[in-house]
Amino acid sequence: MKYITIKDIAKQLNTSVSTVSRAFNDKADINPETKALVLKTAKALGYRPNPIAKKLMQQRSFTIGIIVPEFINAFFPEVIIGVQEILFENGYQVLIAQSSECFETELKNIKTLEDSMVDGLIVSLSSESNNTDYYQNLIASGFPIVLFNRVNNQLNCSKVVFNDYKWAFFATEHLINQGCKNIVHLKGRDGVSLTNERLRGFLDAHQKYQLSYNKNQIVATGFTLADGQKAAQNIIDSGNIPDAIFGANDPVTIGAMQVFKKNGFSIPNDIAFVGFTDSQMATIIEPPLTSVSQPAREIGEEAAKILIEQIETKKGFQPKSITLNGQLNIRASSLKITSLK
Amino acid sequence: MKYITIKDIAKQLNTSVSTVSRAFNDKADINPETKALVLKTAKALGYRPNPIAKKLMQQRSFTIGIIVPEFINAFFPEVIIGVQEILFENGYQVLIAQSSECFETELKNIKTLEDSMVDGLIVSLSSESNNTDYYQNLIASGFPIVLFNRVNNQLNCSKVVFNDYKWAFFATEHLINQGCKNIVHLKGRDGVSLTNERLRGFLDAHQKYQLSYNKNQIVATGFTLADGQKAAQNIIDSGNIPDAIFGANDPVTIGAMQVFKKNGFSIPNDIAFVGFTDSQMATIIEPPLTSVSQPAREIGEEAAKILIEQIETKKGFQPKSITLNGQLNIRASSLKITSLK
DNA sequence: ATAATTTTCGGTAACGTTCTCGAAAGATTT
DNA sequence: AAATCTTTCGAGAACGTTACCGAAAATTAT
Repeated sequence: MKYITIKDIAKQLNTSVSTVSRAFNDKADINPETKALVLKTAKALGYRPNPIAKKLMQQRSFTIGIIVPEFINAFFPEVIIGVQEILFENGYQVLIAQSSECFETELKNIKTLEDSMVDGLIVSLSSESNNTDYYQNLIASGFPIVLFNRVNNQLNCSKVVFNDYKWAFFATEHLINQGCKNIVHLKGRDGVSLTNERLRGFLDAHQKYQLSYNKNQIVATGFTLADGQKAAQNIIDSGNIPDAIFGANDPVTIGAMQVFKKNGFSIPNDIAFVGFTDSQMATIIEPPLTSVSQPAREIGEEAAKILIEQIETKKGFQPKSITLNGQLNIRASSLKITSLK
Repeated sequence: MKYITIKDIAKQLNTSVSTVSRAFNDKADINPETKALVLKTAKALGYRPNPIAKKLMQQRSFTIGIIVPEFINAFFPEVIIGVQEILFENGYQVLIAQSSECFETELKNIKTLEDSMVDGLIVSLSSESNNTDYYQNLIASGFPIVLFNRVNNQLNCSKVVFNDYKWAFFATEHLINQGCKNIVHLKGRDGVSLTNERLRGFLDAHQKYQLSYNKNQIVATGFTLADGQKAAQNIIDSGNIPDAIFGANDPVTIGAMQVFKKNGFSIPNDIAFVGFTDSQMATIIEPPLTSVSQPAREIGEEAAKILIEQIETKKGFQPKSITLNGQLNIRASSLKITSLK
């Protein structure tokens, strides 16, 4: 399988490779007529530019890497779709790696992607990423990085995040408005900023309504169904049953719901539930789960746009931070007030 | 940011680039001592081979493309994980594209991937892929392609599929054993082989138990929750209520379940359900859905292995077909017999 | 000791682009 | 008419690697 090269086109037209190259790259110093001629015969010959040669010459891979903790739940795949959409349009390729919530794997992924000479990275930190040294060095060296969703505020790079504080506040406020007075927050792992932000929203909502709370209402868990189940069992065993649970994400919340249901609690009457990062599962569980939905695709798009901007800005790029908003999808799991009918 | 090249190493050691290159490529014609020396100083200098130059020289991109219909549901992401695992180990990169069940997008993806000079493709056909001309040409030209999951048997290339026939048979048999006599099959779109295979299993199970059936028991749908909901509504409207439903996949089956539940039917007593391609959703819906689980990761791994083999076999590669098996996860949605307790 | 082989290596040409430089031709100014 | 500027183009280097060929050195065979 022999490929057509610009050399072949040049030979065919009795011109030089320089001219042919110029025709494809919108250079000013070429006669419009010759340019048209070149493009025409290139098409006739079935020419396809060799991206690898271009990459070698321009010392850029036109490839970026994206690292996510997992992509089994729908959120990260949707972000990736957003990222790819923007980057494809701009002639970039995307390499996807998953850290499986493991910091070592994350680091290995970064090195692999560096070996592939990616022009930049889009990363959502694993829940274990406490050591930021490697990132610090990368960023200090000017390497383009955009963090999203799970960021670390000590890192001086661009960030695209969801307004976790605000929507955790709204979610909690919603439960308070339903008459809940003893709400437990199943918070995610420490070390990622969203955990703190959502907790802060949860606490501030209490403050606003002058609702007291104690430390038993804040339970550290992980991000999986099993984590939620375990946490719920602990709560039930403790005998101190809350009237609502606000989970760090949907899997955790749904896991908790399952355990409470199995133990004979009625939802939402005995105990109400609100999740985070709306999912298809939320609409399927019985009763359907109230949850904060995030604009996953948009998060990906914004991250991609910023990354391209940084890559294509030679010097003096200033990190940008974008905060996006979502909505609270209220469903039966949190609706105690059925008066309006 | 200046990269170290083999030239720098050669200069440092007063040797030639050829020798340095030999050291990295396990060539026979190099003295083990000089090889060790080269590797040592390379490490000391922080040398990283430039993969792009290698690609240009070897006229191979060490990149493969994978095209999936979607990756919101967990199945395809898991396949992709399997694919990546094998390919990374072997020094390949993976570009991921999704067709969104649209044939035109699929074709566009292929062309984009061809422009990226991928060394091969792993594809699960979109449900609209009826025209196989483009694939025929690619395969005829010797381009390495492995189809999986949704294949087309007219194409003479390697295939990795699930034993849809066998497990559809088992799933149906399970329902028959539960005493169901009027089972409706919500089949997927025509044109992809798995639809025919699953239907065949469904029918043969009837045959084995000499259970008659009519054409109303075979309902054409799509692969989404909404498709299942619509199909269920149609069935209810028709007034002819079956005692079981066997769906083409979990979303369709769950969609149907929701509608039947809403209309007051008791599951599994009034009507039993069995899905396909086990999902997290299946364990969350009430009652939990019996479903056939597929070894998604293994499917990806096998597809990747075959693709590498084809890429690295110069001539005379013969297409391979692999059929994998799974298991029937029996849950409450299909358990009418509660005698054993 | 000479010839034949093996081992080890250096020089250089590729791979397909883009980039830099300078030159020829044409157009414009003085 | 000479001088200057603009437009257009070609030659060749460069990007970093591997492939190929031949030569020197070391080893073995005659």
